[in-house]
Amino acid sequence: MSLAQNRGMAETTHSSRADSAPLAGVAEGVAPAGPLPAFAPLYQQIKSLLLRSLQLGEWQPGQPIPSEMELASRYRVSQGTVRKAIDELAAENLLVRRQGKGTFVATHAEEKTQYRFLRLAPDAGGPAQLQRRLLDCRRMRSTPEVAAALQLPAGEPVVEVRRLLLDGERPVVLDDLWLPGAAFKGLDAQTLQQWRGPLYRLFESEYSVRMIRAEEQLRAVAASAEEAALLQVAPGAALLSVERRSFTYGDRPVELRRGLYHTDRHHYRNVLS
Amino acid sequence: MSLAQNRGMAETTHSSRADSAPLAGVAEGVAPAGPLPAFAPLYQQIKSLLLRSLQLGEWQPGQPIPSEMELASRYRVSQGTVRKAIDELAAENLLVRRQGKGTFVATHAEEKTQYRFLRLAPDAGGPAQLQRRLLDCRRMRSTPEVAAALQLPAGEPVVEVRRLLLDGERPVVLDDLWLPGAAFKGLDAQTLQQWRGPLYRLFESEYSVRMIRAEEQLRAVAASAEEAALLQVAPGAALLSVERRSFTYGDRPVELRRGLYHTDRHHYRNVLS
DNA sequence: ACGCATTTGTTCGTATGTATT
DNA sequence: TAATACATACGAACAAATGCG
Repeated sequence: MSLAQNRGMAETTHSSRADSAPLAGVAEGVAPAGPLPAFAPLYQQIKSLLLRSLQLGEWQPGQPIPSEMELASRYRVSQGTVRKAIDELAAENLLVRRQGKGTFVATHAEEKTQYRFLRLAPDAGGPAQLQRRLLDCRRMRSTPEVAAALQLPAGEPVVEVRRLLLDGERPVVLDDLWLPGAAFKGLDAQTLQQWRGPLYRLFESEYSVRMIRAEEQLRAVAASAEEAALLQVAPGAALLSVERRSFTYGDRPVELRRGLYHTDRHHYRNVLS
Repeated sequence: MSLAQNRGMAETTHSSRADSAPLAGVAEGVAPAGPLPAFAPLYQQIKSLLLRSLQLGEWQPGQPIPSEMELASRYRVSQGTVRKAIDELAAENLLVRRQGKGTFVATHAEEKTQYRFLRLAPDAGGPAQLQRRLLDCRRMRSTPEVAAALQLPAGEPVVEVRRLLLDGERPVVLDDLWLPGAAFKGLDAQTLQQWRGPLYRLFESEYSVRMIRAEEQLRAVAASAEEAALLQVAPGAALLSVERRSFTYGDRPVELRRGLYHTDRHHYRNVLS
């Protein structure tokens, strides 16, 4: 990678064309929110800049980002370069392109992307239509396990939530989840009780925490007496345990969730490609 | 989309440039392997042509396809258009780009992509290193369920295989799988016994059946007496059932597999994004 | 060890098509 | 209808990786 492709952009103003006036990594000295990669293709540097604007909340979920042409002139690169950066962010589901309208910050507040992370599907019939029943919501000091998963100091305050998802009368999922207390000030049972819609939409709109990625570990486990009672299965029945860690920008974990799925009439759907 | 962008390519030879000589969907009349989409962006038409060449085995797994420049002149489009078509096929893991070397047909015969479809991971330690133990391999008439899953007429011959995957001494996975008998002529216990390496590599190299995609349904189930004995767990123990349908080009199902995972020291890993 | 040819990767510029407002 | 924004397609040039002589 040549020096000519590593110039300060955005922060520095100069009118040189990309292939005419070499100017070694200026960006490093002026980047306020973490160093930008010093020697990378231009479009990846642009991608990093866009990512930083997203992370800093410069553009809000559901809102349009500046047009490709405007970004191109702002960063003093060609439209095609901006386009390639946006292409990658769109492929990662951080941005959504809409022809004729613009490019928008992805949001959990839309029908199409609403239950993007829920892989549960009924064995027969259409997509899952589940009701929620809140069982518990309390603030507590994190256990070592929860603290480690959320990358918090041990004992740091967390919010613990327990809820059921039901298909009609039938309980299907028992969810336990833990959130960093600091990021979710004011979140309590009443908030959750009144909320209509996906949790991730609540997190996004009320607490400015946007989930963008998650990792799950699946296991088969035997139901404890308590779990069995809540899910209306026999004690010791086989349940699918789904342990999820959700991340926001910069790979910061913002949720630990453990779901117990009753998979007699539903299954967890996955696509390998 | 204008007519000018929908011309016969590959089969028709004419020297017109893309934006100068309109010539409505010629491809339709000469396409031997299914109609090409009549009105689509050029790069998608190119993609369809490449896909057909892959499906017909014109280029073999692991081998390079023609260079971008050569394809561009063959199809009489610009290099950038070929590039975009290849980009999408690479994103779908059908092709692999290697700078300076060329673009290659994806294969299961490489370290990196070898166990791309195996999501099992040990709770502690590095990636899974599993031994295989073949338990059974027989030819039979398909049950209605298997026939339906493989889109075969009921009673059509299939190969049934049962095997164990072990982590050292410990059995971890009990796999049952079914393959269309017609496509896997000559496949028997000895073949499998002697084979070193992933099954999908065997399918690819010996039977010209290349897996490109799979769908899985996961459930928690209780171990039967037989399954428990084979996996060395208590009868009724909770096991993770992974039912997989694998597909080759054109969404044709070519394998049904049902794995039972013992998830006490391993888990099924999934990434949501 | 060096240079050269080939191939993909990056970047620019320009023009036109299509969808939305 | 016109303006705007993304989508497609072209061409050109140079960079980077690879392999060969």
